[in-house]
Amino acid sequence: MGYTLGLKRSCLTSEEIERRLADAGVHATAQRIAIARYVLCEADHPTADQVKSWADKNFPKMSMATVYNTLKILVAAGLLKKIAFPHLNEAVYDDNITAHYHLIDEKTGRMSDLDPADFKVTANLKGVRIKEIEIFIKGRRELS
Amino acid sequence: MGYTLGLKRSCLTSEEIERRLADAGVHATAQRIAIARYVLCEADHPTADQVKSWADKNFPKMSMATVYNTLKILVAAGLLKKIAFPHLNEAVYDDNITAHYHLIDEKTGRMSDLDPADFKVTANLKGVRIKEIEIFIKGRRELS
DNA sequence: TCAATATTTAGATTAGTTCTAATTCAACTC
DNA sequence: GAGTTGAATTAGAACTAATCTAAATATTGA
Ligand SMILES: [Mn+2]
Ligand SMILES: [Mn+2]
Ligand SMILES: [Zn+2]
Ligand SMILES: [Zn+2]
Repeated sequence: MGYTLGLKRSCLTSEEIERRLADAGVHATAQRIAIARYVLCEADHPTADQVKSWADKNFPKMSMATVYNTLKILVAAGLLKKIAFPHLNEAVYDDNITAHYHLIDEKTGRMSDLDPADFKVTANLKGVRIKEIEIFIKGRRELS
Repeated sequence: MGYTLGLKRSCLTSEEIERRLADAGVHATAQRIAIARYVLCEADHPTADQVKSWADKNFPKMSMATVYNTLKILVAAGLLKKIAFPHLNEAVYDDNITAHYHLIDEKTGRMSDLDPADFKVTANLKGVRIKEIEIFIKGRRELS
């Protein structure tokens, strides 16, 4: 320990992160606090690779296994959602755990959130028990 | 040549497949005709693996490279769509090239088509140029 | 303190896919 | 029909994302 995390903006302190982990029944280790803080506060739909790159700069000697293990634990704990989207070949992790949709920028491949309040979706499906609806929009965000 | 393809049902003859390939500007080889016939007529959202398995039973000595090459060619020619849906770890190939949505069976992981006529989707997105809307429903098909 | 348990780690492994370079095949030319 | 040329096919290597393994390390708590 004794290192400092170079967060660009802060939404939660390490203590708050610790509490959220504890509330979710996850033992808060230094690695988990660091990753949780990055994915919950700083990052936007990061890949495991991006989490690892961040860790390489901001945390001493964290292994890829720990990155994957921790992301899996955070997903299982309900603090994070794993999104595997077509046309992207790696999964991304989403701190927005409320129901929402996604825009994939055709140029950059980057994913951003779409507010479900901006959608009206009705499905008339007999014989199908719906558990979840995922909507991915491919397109571009227009520069305003 | 001289082998016979063991198709379970037939929607197109080899000659018709040949014509469709030619119309799409794709040189019709024996391998391509066989694969095209399988994915366009017999299969339902098959993976590359499933195409290969079918070929192993019905075509002499076809390589995995040819399976992938041919699927890519068919996709580029607009005869087939590649769907790389996360939560599944292999891409599937879809002969239904019209706009439609998909149901992923939670138990089996199998993908099936949903008729867009059964949906009403309106999106009120300012600053977003929509190119394509993909909808994936996770759930189950109820046994009727 | 010391054992028991949990976590992290490096590296191996797996699975899907793509790439490479050699061989085979098919289509023209002569 | 041979011979040439370019395209298609092939086996196997390479690549990438993700998971697994087993050893090392850290933490807990008796
Ligand atoms: Mn990456
Ligand atoms: Mn498979
Ligand atoms: Zn999101
Ligand atoms: Zn389909």
